[in-house]
Amino acid sequence: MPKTKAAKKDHYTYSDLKDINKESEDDHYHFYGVVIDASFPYQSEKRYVVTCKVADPSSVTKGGKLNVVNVVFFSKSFEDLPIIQRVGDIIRVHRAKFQHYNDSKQLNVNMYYRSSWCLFIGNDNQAPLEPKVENEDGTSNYFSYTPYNFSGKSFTQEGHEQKILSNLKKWSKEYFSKNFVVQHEIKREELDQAIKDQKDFDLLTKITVIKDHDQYSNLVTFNDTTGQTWTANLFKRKFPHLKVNDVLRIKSCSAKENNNLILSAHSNILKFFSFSKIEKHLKSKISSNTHIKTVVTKLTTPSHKKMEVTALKKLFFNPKKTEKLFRSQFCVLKVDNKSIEDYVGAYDGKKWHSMKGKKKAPAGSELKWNIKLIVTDYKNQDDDKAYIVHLDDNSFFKDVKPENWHKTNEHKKAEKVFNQLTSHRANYVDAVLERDKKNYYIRHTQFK
DNA sequence: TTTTGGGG
Repeated sequence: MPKTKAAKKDHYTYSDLKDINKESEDDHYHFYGVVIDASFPYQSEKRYVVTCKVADPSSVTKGGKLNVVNVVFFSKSFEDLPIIQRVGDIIRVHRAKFQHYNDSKQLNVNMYYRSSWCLFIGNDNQAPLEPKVENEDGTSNYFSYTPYNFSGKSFTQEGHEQKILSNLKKWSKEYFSKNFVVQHEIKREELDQAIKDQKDFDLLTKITVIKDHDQYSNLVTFNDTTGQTWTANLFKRKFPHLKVNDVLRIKSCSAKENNNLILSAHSNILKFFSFSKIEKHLKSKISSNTHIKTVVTKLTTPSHKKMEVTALKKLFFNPKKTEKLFRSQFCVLKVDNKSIEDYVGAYDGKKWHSMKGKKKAPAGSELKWNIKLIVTDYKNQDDDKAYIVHLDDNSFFKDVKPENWHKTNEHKKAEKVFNQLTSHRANYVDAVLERDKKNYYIRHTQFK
């Protein structure tokens, strides 16, 4: 039997979330809730904090909308806070304090005062993620009514709670199987904007690769619902439950330009139960392929198609000195030229002349692309360095020509192809590069 | 025994 302590003094009456609505001095609300979302415990200036969202049957409005309730745990130590990494698990809280915050309901759980919490699995017979206690009698239903984690040294439990738990599990199983529950529409443009603004965002992902990075971390590759691939270096101790083909919610991350995810202390990775609509949706919607980007170029000479692809790192730091041509695959982060006016220059064999405001090249010179591409390696995503690759080959683009550069409609056409070329989250370039001193120039390659 | 910090 679990080490339960009979509650002699306190008798707990658990409130429906809907009925928790009085602000008072006392921390007097007790409740059970299904976890909809949760942060990882993180440290703020004076406290350790966990934010999470919960719901119960009373959270469903007549119109069918789910009014989730925000729960915020405060404590003086990390250990007093719940680590929640599965949507659909169940949390019980004693002595929460109600207040309004930004027009929404908030329940504060002050661990350094009198509050306490217990975590239960949200689906019977499924293993808890990080149980604090052993399954002492080895029975398959051990964790059905025994919390797998709880604050403090012990927990109290009364007979009537079994019914609350089984009712809540029954409801959530049904609700999660019919509704997405978590935000399931993630817009690509919003992600791009968030990255530009260096703001946090959430992802819905599938793991395609887990590579052991070092003693402490894994390098994990994800595909997401917007058709992009991401990588992240994740601490093994913080995220011990990741497996290839898992579908997950990544809560609150940021990213570098090469789709390398940066997770903060509060960031979390959450699993779902297999009965959830969202789990089934993500399993089928997200590709399991390790490379899902589209190639936007082709090599024009058959022999080059047989060349092996060289990593950019090797090209720039340790190239084969005996060779001049290399095949490379990279994503274009951006064009380094200041403005579209600078894309074309006049080359007289020695020097470049600016074509700004001019129509004709000076005598003895030739109009050529004079473009610097900032690129990252396509295949070797753990190389997050950016490199410069030169584009001066006039045959690279089929439809855009340097000799028409003074025409405005040519700029419009160019904007279109450069948009594709620099869509590094979805597209990549397969090219032959020619080394000239320390620079690399695109050759024998055409934009599709 | 507390007034934090909350999408951080």
